[in-house]
Amino acid sequence: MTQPVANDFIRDIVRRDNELGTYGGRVQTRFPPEPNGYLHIGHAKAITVDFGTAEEFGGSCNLRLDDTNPDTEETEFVESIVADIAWLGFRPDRLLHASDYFGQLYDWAEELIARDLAFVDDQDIETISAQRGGFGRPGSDSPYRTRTVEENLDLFRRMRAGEFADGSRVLRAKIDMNHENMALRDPVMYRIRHRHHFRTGDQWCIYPTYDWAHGQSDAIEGVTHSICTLEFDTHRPLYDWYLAHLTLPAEAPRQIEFARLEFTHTITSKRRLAKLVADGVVDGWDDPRMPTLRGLRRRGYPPAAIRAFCSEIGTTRTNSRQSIEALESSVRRHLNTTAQRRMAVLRPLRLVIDNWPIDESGEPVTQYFEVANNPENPADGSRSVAFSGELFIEREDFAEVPPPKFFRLSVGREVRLRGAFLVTATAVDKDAEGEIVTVHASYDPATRGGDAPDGRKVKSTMHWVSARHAVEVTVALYDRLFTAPVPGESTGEALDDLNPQSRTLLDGAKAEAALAATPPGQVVQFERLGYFAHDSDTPLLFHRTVGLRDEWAAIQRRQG
RNA sequence: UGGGGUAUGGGGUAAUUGGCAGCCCGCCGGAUUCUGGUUCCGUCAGUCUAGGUUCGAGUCCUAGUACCCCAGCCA
Repeated sequence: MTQPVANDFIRDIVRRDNELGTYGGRVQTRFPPEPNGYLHIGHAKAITVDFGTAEEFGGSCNLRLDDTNPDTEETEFVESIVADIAWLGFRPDRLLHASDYFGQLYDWAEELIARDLAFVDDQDIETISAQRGGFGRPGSDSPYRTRTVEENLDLFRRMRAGEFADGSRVLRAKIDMNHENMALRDPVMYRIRHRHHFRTGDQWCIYPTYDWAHGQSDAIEGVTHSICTLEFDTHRPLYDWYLAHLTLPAEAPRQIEFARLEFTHTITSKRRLAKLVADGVVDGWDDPRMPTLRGLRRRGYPPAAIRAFCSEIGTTRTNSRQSIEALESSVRRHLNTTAQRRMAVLRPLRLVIDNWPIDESGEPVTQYFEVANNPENPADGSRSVAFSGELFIEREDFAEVPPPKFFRLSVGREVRLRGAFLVTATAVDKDAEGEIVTVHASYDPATRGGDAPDGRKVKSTMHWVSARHAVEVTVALYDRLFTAPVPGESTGEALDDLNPQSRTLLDGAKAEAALAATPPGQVVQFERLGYFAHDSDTPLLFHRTVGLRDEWAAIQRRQG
């Protein structure tokens, strides 16, 4: 499918840099997640932009784990991040860590101290915070701001040596406590944390802050375009300030900010996602209801659909929230061309074909029909499906009193059983409560394969399974994505209804085998039911969000 | 409250030097269809507000308005 070229102001910036020869035509980007959680759909956008920009200009993109805070980071997250990026379809040029640069960062800090551009502050966190002032209110200088270079150097070395307790001192840049940009009011560069780091172990007890580490890490890696999200916009002057006051190995990188990707009904806050996991609301970070990349994988979202979506929406500096339906639309589009089709009945209703032939032992005859696996792609071949005189159809595919615009089965009406015969309902059996338990029908033997020789048309083609050959499967029924809609609010607290397990009858052992052979995470579309992702834990996953929901909505609208 | 950022149909996003406001999602209508799916055709609907410059303004000028970000030793 052809996609229009979405807006990309980043592309324009890079192109201009190349024309001006700013970086000698070199394009180096990086994707810098903190390894403190799993990647989610919001990260997919950043990944697409970081890797995509490099790719477009023949450059490369590093994966850099931003591991400057030992309190929150773990190896487990590094591994998941690496795997998820690979799943999305990108391969990093190099796998790097900010912690690789702790030594260089330390040396640079001493350089800044030596130039009297940084000082050790002995005050506690509350005092420093109070001195910072506020919006429109100036800050005030720390009393330790005027220490001599020698004293600062000595103190900083002793901070590193582990002589001081956590929180007792910090290293701060000496910039301007009256600066209108709060980020420049003597920002903290190092804090003391006697903590084990998952990579550097106990080698360090002082850790650089994000601001002190990020631009310099970019510079060390030779990054040319450091693409990040909008909230770092006010940090850019600080990013530039640090780089301007250090002896760099190469040209200083340029920070570019763009709007992060958010969706309606979708939680992307790590804190809240972690709470869902911790509270047992979901089974884990890879629960199919989670907006994590792993969750989406288990739902059967094709990575290509996610990538396509991210480039379709373009990159801008406008904060916006995408409707989740737009993502689903992209997923549906990709799935339609790739997903194999099967027949399944969710809520079975017995259909008896009264004029179906009986064999010599008195049993109904079994016939087999070849049904295309995917009409959109003949290369997917066909499968043989058993048909007999007793079938299950979908309960909602029969109406005793058909409402207007109801095209499916009712007494006296003829429909097509997909791939098999045209049948006409003749009567119904009811139980004591008046519930329909069986629909009687007659078939037209001349319509074998589903087409009438006389050319007559039917309004509907329905799916079915042979009662004798059906395989019962348990399906996990999940409603809509992730959260309940909360108008006017970015994310809802509650998850939507988690439906009880439901029985589904598949069209025979062959279908089940085909499903079993389908790799987990891949998707099979069930006739008129929506999409199921094959998942190794839950037997099947029902994608009501993809396909069926729209169908139900349409039916309800027409009937109502 | 000071600073920074952003405003184009219902949701997103385009528009060389000022020159027919285009595209995607959605909605609605129609055609095709062995999935009420897909595909195809069509309809609806937009430049935050108020002035100004100009033959001509989404674009330039002036004054407003709304929303987002920043006061972690998080990133």
